[in-house]
Amino acid sequence: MSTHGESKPNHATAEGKARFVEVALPLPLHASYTYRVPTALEHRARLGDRVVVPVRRREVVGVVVDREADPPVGITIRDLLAAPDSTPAIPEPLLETARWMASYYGAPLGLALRVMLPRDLWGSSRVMVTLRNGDRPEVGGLAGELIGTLARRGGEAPLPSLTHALRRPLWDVLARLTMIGLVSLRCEPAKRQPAKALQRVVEITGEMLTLVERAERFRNAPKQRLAYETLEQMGGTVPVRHLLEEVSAREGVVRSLVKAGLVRIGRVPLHRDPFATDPGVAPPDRLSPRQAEAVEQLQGYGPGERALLYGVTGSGKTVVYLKVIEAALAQGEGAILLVPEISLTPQTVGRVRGMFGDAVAVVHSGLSDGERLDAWRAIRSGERRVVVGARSAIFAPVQRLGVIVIDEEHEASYKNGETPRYHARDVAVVRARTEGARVIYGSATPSLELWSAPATRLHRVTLPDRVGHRPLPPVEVVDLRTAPQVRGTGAVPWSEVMEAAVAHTLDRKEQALLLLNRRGFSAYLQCSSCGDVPTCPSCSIALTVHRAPEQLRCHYCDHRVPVPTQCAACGHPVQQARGIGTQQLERAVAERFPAARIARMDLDTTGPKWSHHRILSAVERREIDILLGTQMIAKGIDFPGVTVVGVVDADTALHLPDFRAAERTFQLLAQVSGRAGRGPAGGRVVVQTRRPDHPAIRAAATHDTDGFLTEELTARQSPPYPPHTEIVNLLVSGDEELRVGREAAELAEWVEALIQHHGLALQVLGPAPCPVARIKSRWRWHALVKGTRRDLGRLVRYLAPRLAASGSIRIHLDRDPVSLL
DNA sequence: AGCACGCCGACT
DNA sequence: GTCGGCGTGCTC
Repeated sequence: MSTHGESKPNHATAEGKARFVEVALPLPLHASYTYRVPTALEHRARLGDRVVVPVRRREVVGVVVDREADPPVGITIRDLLAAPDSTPAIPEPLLETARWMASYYGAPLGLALRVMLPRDLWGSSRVMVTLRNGDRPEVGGLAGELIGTLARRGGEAPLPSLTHALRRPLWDVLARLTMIGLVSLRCEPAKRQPAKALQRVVEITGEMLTLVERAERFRNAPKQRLAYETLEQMGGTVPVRHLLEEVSAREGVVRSLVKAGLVRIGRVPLHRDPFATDPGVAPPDRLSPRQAEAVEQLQGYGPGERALLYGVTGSGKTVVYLKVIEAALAQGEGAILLVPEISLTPQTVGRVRGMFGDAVAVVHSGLSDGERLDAWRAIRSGERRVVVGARSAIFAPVQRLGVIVIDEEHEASYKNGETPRYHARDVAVVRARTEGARVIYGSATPSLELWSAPATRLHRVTLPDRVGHRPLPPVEVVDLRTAPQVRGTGAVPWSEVMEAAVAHTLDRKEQALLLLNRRGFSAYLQCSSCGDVPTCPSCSIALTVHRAPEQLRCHYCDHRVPVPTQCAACGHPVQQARGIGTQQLERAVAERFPAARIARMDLDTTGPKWSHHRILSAVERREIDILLGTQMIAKGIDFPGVTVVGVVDADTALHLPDFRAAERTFQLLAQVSGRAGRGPAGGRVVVQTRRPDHPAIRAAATHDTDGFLTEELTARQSPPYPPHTEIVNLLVSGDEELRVGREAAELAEWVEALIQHHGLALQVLGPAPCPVARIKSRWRWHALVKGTRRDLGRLVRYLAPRLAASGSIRIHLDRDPVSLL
C-alpha cells in the first residue's frame, strides 16, 4: 500500500543503533506502542511530541510518552510517519499530569492525553479513493458496485464511507483496481470543518396568534401547530435544524409556516460568541479591608500550596481572584480561572476581560474546533496568559503557570462524566505541583472534602461579610403542610407568604427569582383508577409531562410520546398529572401576576447556544420582572434589582438515594438565596418545604454553613462516606438484565478475592442495581468499594487494565464519583 | 474507537 | 454453493 509506511524489519540501521519510542494512542488501550524513529525524524520525536503513526490500515496521531524504549520482541515494529510540531504539544508538566490521571482514575494514558489537546490536533488522516479517467471496462461483482458508487459520488470518496456504503471490506478489490489503474488511493489530512459562517433560523413574524386563530389555522396541520408553539416556547428565534429536530418534523413544515406568513427564515452568524467581542466590565478597583487582607494572604503562599477562599455569597471573591492573578501577571506568570459553566457565569467572564483585556483566552463549549485550536495556540505561545474556562481549561498550556483558581469549587460539573473520569479540583493539585503554581479554591458553600481538610494541607482565607456591609437576606421557611395557601394555582404550592413577597417586589418595580428544580409541566402522569404511571420504555424512570408541545418526555434519554388519552394498563380514561415543573409554575405565576414580564430558564428554553446569555441580559436590563427556572438560575449571577428569591419546593432533591442529597440541597438553597439583596434595596428569601426541620433546610434558613457542614460531617461517619473514606464506584451495564446482575456479582467477588489475597483495607458494598436501574435500554448495576486512598489506588491500577467488555457488557470504574444515581 | 476477520441463515 | 448479517478481537 503506497499510502502507508511499510513495515521495517526490526534491526539496527546502517547508521548505528535504531531508536525506538513509546507512543500513547488516543484509543482505549492500556498499553503504549513502540515505533522506530526513522533517521529523518531523529531530532523530532521528543517527549510530548505529537507523532503520526501507522495503526493497522490507518494513520493515527499519538503522543511520545517515552523515548529510548526497548523494542518488544516478536512484533514487527513500524516506523513513525511524521512528527509535525516544532515544539512538543504536551509540555512535560502536562505529561506528568496525564500520567497521574491515567494511574489514579485507571484510564488509558492516550485517553488522558486526548482531553488535553484540541480535537483538530488529533485529526487522523483518511484514505481517499479516486476513480481514474479513461476507458472503463465492464467490471462486475463487488468491483463493479464500488465503481458505480464512486461514480455516483463524483468520482471520489473516503474509504471508510465506501466500506460503510457497501458493507464489506474493500481492501482486496481496491488492491486489484489500483493495480490495473482504475482507481488511485491518496492519503489526505483530516478534514477541517468547513467554516460555516451563517446559519438559518426561523423567526416568528408579527403578532402571536390567539387561541381561536390557532385552532382555525392549524385545524389540519398538527405538526405546524407543534412547530409554531415550540418556536414560541423557545423565545421566537431558533435555528431551523434545531426546531425540526425538536418537533421531529421535516423542512416542509417550516416552509408551510413561511408561506402562511407566520414565520420567516433569517440567516445569522453561526457563532454569535458574546465573549469574543464583549470588552467586559472592569471590576471595582477599591477593595474592602477584608478583601485586601485576603489578597495579601493568598499572595503569601508558595508554589504548590493550596488555599480555600471561603466567603459568603456577595462577599466579592471574584475581585480577590482577579487581584491575585494581576499580581501573578506582574511577575511574568500566567493563570487559569476555572468556572463551573461558562454560559451561566457571563459576569465573571466579563470582569476578567475588563481587567486583563487581550491577555485573556475564554474557552467555552460554543467555540468551533478551529477557534478552539486558535485559542490553544495563543495560550501555548504565551500570547494569552490568562485562561478562563470550564473543567477542561485545567489543561490549558499556559506558560509559567503561577495560579490556578477554581471558582465555586463544590460544583459537580468539575467532574468529567466519561473516561478519563477526572475531577478538575483534584487534577489542579497535581498540575500545580508539576508547574510550581498555587491553587485557590473559592466557595460560599465549600465541599465537605475541602472544608474538612487539615490546615497543614489547605490554607483557609475567609470573607465573612458581604461587600458594602449588606446583610445576607432573611430567609423565611414556609411549612407547606400547614401554611395558608393561595387558591387557584392548581397543583403549584403557592403560599400566601410567597404571594405577598412577590407582589410586594413587583409593586416596587423590583425583580423576583423563582426556583423550581424540575422542568416540564408535571412530574408524572398517574391513572386515577389503577395507579399506573407511564414510564420510559428504555429507562426505568417515570415520563415527565410537558406542555407546548403536549408530550410525555424522558429526562434521561429524551424519548417522547404523545400524552395518552387512556391508561395503558387498565384502559381507564382519566389520567392525573402529579407533581409540578417549571412550565406549570410559569403558567400559575402568569395567572397570578398578569402584568409581570416573566421569563423561564431551564433546559427546554436554553437549547440554542447563547440563549442563557439572552435571558440573563434581559434580566440585567430589567426587561424581566420574574425569572423562574431550574438550578441554572441559582449560579453566578449578580443582579442588584433582585429583591426576592422564592424556592417553590425545596424538597425535590432532598430524598434522592445519594449520600450527597442533603449537601446538594443545602448548596442549592444557599446559592440561590445569595442572589437576593445584592443591591441597596435589600432582599428576602422564601423557602417552601414539607421538611422545615431537615438540617439542610434549617441551616440554609439561618445561613449557618459551618453548622451544616459540621453536622453533615458527623452524619457521614457511620456508615463512612467521603470525606471519612474514599470510594470507587464499579459500574456494570449491558442490555440483558440477568447477565448484568451476574457480571456485577462476579466482579464484586473478584474484588473481594483481591482484597483478601492482598490484605487491602477495603470494603465492598453491593452489588446492587443502580438507583436508576436502566438508562437508554441498558441495565445498570453497581458496587461501591470504600477504603483508603492508597489501597483504592492499588485496586484501580490492578483492575482497570483487566476490565474487558464482553458482548454488550461494559464495566466502568468511577473513582471519587460525584453521583451514585 | 475503528476495522478487520470469522462464523451462521437466506438466496441463486 | 455465495451473500451478507453481526459478534469477537486486535491494534506496535
